[in-house]
Order: sequence, then structure tokens, then C-alpha cells
Amino acid sequence: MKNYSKQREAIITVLRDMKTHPTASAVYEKVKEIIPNISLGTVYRNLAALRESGDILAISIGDGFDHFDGDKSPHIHLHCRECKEIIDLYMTEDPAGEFAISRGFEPDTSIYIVSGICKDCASKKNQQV
Amino acid sequence: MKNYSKQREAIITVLRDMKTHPTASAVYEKVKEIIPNISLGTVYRNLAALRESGDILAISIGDGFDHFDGDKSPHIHLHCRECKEIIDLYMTEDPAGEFAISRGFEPDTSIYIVSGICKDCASKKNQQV
DNA sequence: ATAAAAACAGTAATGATTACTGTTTTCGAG
DNA sequence: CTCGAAAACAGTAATCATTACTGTTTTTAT
Repeated sequence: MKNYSKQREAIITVLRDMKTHPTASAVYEKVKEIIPNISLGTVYRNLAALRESGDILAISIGDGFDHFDGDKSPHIHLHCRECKEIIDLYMTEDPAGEFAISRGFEPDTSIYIVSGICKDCASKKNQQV
Repeated sequence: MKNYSKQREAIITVLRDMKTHPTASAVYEKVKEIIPNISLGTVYRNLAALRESGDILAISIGDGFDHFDGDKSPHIHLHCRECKEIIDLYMTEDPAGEFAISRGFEPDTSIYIVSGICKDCASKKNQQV
């Protein structure tokens, strides 16, 4: 198996288990629990390689950090402009991927980011008025 | 009108007209044709503000640059892992945004990025075999 | 068992982006 | 149409997330 290392395996495991959308640093902190002397550079190098190969997703929401996601099942990232949270909303289909296929594109990953105001923040705003 | 400046107006105009997905530097070069002495910092500041307010989109494809898009009509960014091109594929609906609404979220922007192999690169690969 | 290839730890360097400072522009009140 | 506060700007300096580099260790195919 090409590209194998226990560091890479640990990084994938951590990403698959985390239900949040961690930054590289957050992945690093978590992987250190498994491999205490792992290097931050190794985490960055592997995250970049895994992203490049389509094994993980990376999403950008404008806070200056890349956020990583080990879950490739079709879901929307609901990004609240108020509380800055990212909430996952699962779909039964991958409409964009399917539409891409119908146009001759061969997809391997789909990223959905919908920004706006989440339910909680919207109701808080109404209370204020 | 709050937030007005001729610099911001020029940046929006440039973004709406460009059919590519320019980086901040590319926007800067283009805006300089309208306002020759505009500062790169001004371009960054306005792009960040416009993104924050949901007036433009920013997409990240792992090349180290943010790419900006002044077109909010629903479309998929087809990102080829081979030639690195970003091709726009227009949709008549915004399925993710609508699904988000059905769950109590109030969306203002939707970003779709589908990565894989584009038609051209796929056919080139078949020729090689 | 062995050697080339790949990956690593640790650290230094990079450069896209942000912050800062003094000046100019915008815009609403009078 | 002033006038002044608030906001934005140009130009430049600083930041810091990420990448590159170097000598060592691990992986993998023979």
C-alpha cells in the first residue's frame, strides 16, 4: 500500500471520528493523543495529500483557516454568519455531483457550503425586537 | 449609502464582469485599469467585506489562493484535479439552499464545488492508453 | 536481507493576508 | 452649502498559517 505511514493512518482515523470541522492545528492536537511526537509539518503534509487525492474535504469559511472534513457522504455545510458555527445537513443524494456526471464530468468529491443565519440566531434576533 | 467608495464599486464591477475566478492579486491588476493608484490592501479589505456581507463568493481549491466570484446565480464549480481549471455549470435551482430553508436556515449564499476529472482530461487519458 | 524510495521530526523560510498610520473621502446635520 | 465625525484609502510594516528544507527513520519491493 503506497503512501502508508502510521502517522497518516492516525490522521485519517482522527478526522473520521471528529464530528466537527477541525483546522490543521486542531487535528494536530488530537493526533498527538495517539502519536505524541508527531510533527505539525507531517499533519499539514498529509492533510494536503489527502485533500489532493480526494480522500478528505477542505472547506474555507473566511476565518483564515482551512477546515477539514473526513466525511464524504453528501451533506451541506450550513455556515452561520452570526455565530460562525458550521452545521452538517445530510442529503440522500448528491445533486451537484449527479448533475456534473450528466455533463461528462467524473466527480470524486462534492463540497456544499450554504451561508446565512441559523435557526437559533434567527430566533434570538426576533426576541431582541 | 453606507460603505460606498469608488474603489469598492470598481471592485464589484470588475468581479461581475470577469468570467474567471480571480485571486485577490488578479482583481487588483484588473481594477488598476480603472483606478491606477488603488492599493492592494484596499482590494483585500473590500473583498473580505463583500464576502462577509454575502455579496460575493470565495472558493478554495487548495492552490494557496482564495478565488473570488461575483456571480451569485446558482452554479457548480467543476474543479478538475488534472488541469486545475474551474468550469461553471449553471443550475436552474439552488437545491442546497432550498433544502437549508426547509430546515429553518436562512441562506444568502450557496457554494458548490465538485472536484474530479473534466471531460477533456478524461478523453486525453483514454488516448494515452 | 538490502537498498532505493518515501515519509518523518524538527526547524527555518515563505508569502498571502492583515494591521497600522497618517491622509482623504463620504455623508448627514445644521 | 459648510462642517465635523465616521469611514475608507494609500502605502507600508507585520503576522502567522502553511510550505520547504535537512538529516534521520520507515516502508516496500526485490
